[in-house]
Amino acid sequence: MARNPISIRTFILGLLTQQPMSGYDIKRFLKSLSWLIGSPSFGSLYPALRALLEEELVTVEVVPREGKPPRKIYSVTEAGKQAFVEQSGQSTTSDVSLKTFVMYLILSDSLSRAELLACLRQRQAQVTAQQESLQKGLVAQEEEQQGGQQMALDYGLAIARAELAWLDQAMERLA
Amino acid sequence: MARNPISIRTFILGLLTQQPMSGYDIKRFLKSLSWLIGSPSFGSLYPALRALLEEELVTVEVVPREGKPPRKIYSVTEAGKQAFVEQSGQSTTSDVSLKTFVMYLILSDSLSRAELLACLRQRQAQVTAQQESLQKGLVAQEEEQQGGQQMALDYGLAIARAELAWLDQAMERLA
DNA sequence: ATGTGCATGTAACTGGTTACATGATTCG
DNA sequence: CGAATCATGTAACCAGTTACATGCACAT
Repeated sequence: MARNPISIRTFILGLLTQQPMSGYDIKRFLKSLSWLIGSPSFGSLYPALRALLEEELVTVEVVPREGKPPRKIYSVTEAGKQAFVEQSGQSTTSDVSLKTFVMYLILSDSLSRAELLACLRQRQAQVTAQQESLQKGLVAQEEEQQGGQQMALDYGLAIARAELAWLDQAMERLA
Repeated sequence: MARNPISIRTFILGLLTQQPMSGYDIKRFLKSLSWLIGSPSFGSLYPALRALLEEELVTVEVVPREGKPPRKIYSVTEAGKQAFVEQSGQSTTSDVSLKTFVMYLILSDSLSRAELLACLRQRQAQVTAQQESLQKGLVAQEEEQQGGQQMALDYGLAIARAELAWLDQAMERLA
């Protein structure tokens, strides 16, 4: 089980577990998902990498390139792998935002199958529950014909439906 | 135009523009959307309300209830309404996360129709663009048969499709 | 020439979280 | 009888943003 807000440190650690990358690589990858979860700034990215390095959870390979600042490719150490398992394995919160959920999905390769499944099931439960209350909210507002937040609720429902459909499929594939 | 990350202060101001509420009310409402955007803590909610009060952008009506701590219902002042328009009207970023987008949707009643439309169009452009790069990403990974982040990309595509469909509909209704 | 992308980093700040404190009421 | 919900608030802390600094390569 594993669904707490993920700190950028743990997130990076997980990403590097999947494949060695430079800070810039990480940024580029995350930017391609920014419309979903936003992407962290260099001001948090680089210091996080440095911290991981100091704790010896990752190593760098400095690839010099004539003139230009050298590329620094980070890889996870054994200790790093362990640390990630520990950090991602401690679950407390049952209420998770879409952003956090997506972050876990991105790290899914570094998660055990059981953990991933638990994560999906939990999300399913949460979205199902709130979909219902959303539906009630919409009906209530129609009666008041006050239109307030109608758009947001409607959007929420559309996304909820899509997510539940995807979850069903994903869990089937996994089983 | 209006799509920057919204601070909790501005967000609350916008919510109160739609209808007077107490701090707890705000929290409850936001909690019902927490699976989408997460909900702020009391530790940020109450101080924000207090700040708005001090700047006279809102007023309180204290409703005492025997014994219990009194309910405090906040309403926006004229100055508050103006301030909200100003703050939500300054656009700089073109790259917005789903969370920010939903926050604008929640405030859609307090936005001008033109602003709302611009917001939807911008989101459409952004999601369309990144959907394409997502598709490329998926194909590329299948070739490598490395499965890395496959889940996240697949999820992203599903959500993107749903969102675009919703956006089409929403814009039609608006026109 | 001017700007955008590549590539790395630091320092100052601040927005928001965590944890605490308080207390009545209702539900199981 | 304990737990959860209602309802408000404060203080300490820190994770992350903003803004800055540097510099080459490539396209318009």
